[in-house]
Amino acid sequence: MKLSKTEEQLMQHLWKLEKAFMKDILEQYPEPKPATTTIATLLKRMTDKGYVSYKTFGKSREYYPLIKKADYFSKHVNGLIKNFFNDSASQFASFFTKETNLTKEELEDLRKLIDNEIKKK
Amino acid sequence: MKLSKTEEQLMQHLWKLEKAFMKDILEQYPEPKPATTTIATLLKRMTDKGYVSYKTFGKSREYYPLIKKADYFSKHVNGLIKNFFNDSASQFASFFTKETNLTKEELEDLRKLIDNEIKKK
DNA sequence: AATATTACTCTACAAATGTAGAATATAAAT
DNA sequence: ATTTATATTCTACATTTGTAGAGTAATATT
Repeated sequence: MKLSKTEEQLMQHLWKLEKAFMKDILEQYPEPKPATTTIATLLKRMTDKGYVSYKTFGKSREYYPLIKKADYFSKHVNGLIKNFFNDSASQFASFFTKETNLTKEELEDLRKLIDNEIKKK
Repeated sequence: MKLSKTEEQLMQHLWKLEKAFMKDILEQYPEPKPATTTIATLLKRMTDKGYVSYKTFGKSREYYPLIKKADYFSKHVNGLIKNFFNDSASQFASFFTKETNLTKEELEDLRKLIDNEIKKK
């Protein structure tokens, strides 16, 4: 089962922190911070969904993500690609290059990167 | 307000058809087709959200999208980028290039494309 | 004209989501 | 030991989503 938007946001924090207690997580949120119980609910749901686990340390828990950001993201984009571009990554790439406002520098970096990838093949 | 997953799917059909009557839309769905009323509900919601409009033709309506696929998609990806890559499109691009399995040919096409974009700047 | 078909609206309802209070447990501070 | 702060669970509730039946209107078919 997929994560909801809010849960995804929480995941971002977990990915960033790698592991975190409730208080660490709360710290990540800007004002107005959500209620502790809100986060707790989310964490519970995410745990149920199998995305998060934790180690119990005395009274409280140290939460950590069970899925790597890259993996999660990968699935995500692939869904996007499937949905919008008949499953063609290259079609997506082309679209992406045209439609996002990359600066000249960024485009050049990207080209270098692609060159490298090509060499690897 | 954003479209839900199912609504997005319906949008895909509308984008493809450009304009369509209920029956045309239903045709697009594979078996088991959803109930007509289901589609009708979705269309209504999408109309309320401002994504779809229609011309009345006697008894029924010819629906059409109010937003271009490219525009919708663009926002979509930008959200993704914002969420996962601290708003850095280039970071996203790099990730994307590495993580999706583009063939050598596709990569080369992509590079050409990027070259073109660079020239435009 | 009578009947069958189709489109649309209204209503409904279960599941998922966003949000958080109340109650409880536990640890930390005094 | 008593008070205080914090974490967790339970419960709750409004909103959104997925799905569709019942009812109604209009059109096409016989």
